[in-house]
Amino acid sequence: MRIATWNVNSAKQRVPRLLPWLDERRPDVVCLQETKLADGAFTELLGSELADRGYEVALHGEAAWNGVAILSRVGLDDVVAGLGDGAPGFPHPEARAVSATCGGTRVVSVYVPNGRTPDSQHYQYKLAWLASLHDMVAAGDPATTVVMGDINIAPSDDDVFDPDAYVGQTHVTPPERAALADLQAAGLHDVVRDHWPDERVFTYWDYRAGMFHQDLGMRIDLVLAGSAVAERVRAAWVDRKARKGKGPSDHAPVIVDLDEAPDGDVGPVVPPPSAPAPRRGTKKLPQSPGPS
DNA sequence: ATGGCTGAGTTGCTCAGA
Repeated sequence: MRIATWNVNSAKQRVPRLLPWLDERRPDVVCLQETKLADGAFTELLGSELADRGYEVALHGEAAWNGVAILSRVGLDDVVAGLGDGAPGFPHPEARAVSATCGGTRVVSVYVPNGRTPDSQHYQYKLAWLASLHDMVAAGDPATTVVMGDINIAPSDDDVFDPDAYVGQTHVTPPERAALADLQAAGLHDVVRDHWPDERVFTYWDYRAGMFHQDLGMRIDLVLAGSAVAERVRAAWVDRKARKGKGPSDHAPVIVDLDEAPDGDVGPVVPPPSAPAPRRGTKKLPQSPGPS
């Protein structure tokens, strides 16, 4: 089973990239973030195209901002929008999480609040939202859960192109990293880092100033898998090709391939993917000062 | 050099993203 997550930065703008990507990578489960569409508008835009490809769809969207989705062709049951009772909102509840059971795995698609600046109320909201996510995961069965999405936290200094460039900014502060550690302590594993412990791996590059071309990015889109899922991981990689070319999102997809579950409950067998092997030969580079 | 780009709604501007 192939699972993936992608912050598309507007489903409407990304249609010409999203549909060919689905056809090339053929993921069984896809978590999307920043769809920026109300549910009716999403269905009108993509419903038939996704149904033609065999996907059921779980949506939790709103106009203009945020918006998450799960696409699945291995079943889509027990859909829950949001984080449950008592979930924080600022200034009002936002469409940032949706959950569903797909092929025996509890899948959670998340778009963690940005936080803006560490001294802002948006930052406090980010921490409260992460605590609420932890509580929802812990109340379920973490071992068979996978939380995927735009976490908006770089887990360590190895996950940003230059730690000095982020001093005093969100995404790298100790409280954010502690909140992520709490979530992992519930039993979730950062499977991309576990597979590539010493590699330079980013998932986001600013649109400006040739940041992608220079590989000056951050790793903030994560696949956090419970132990029963993590032990099935056979490949875990960032699809940088989707960040290239005309009209990309500023985030690249993260793709994870899982062996069959022990009980065989994985849905239909799919043909071997056309995807290349995970990138090799991308030795960690010396920290670059960036453009002069 | 705190912007350089992109997207959306309140459009010819503002806010937000990370």
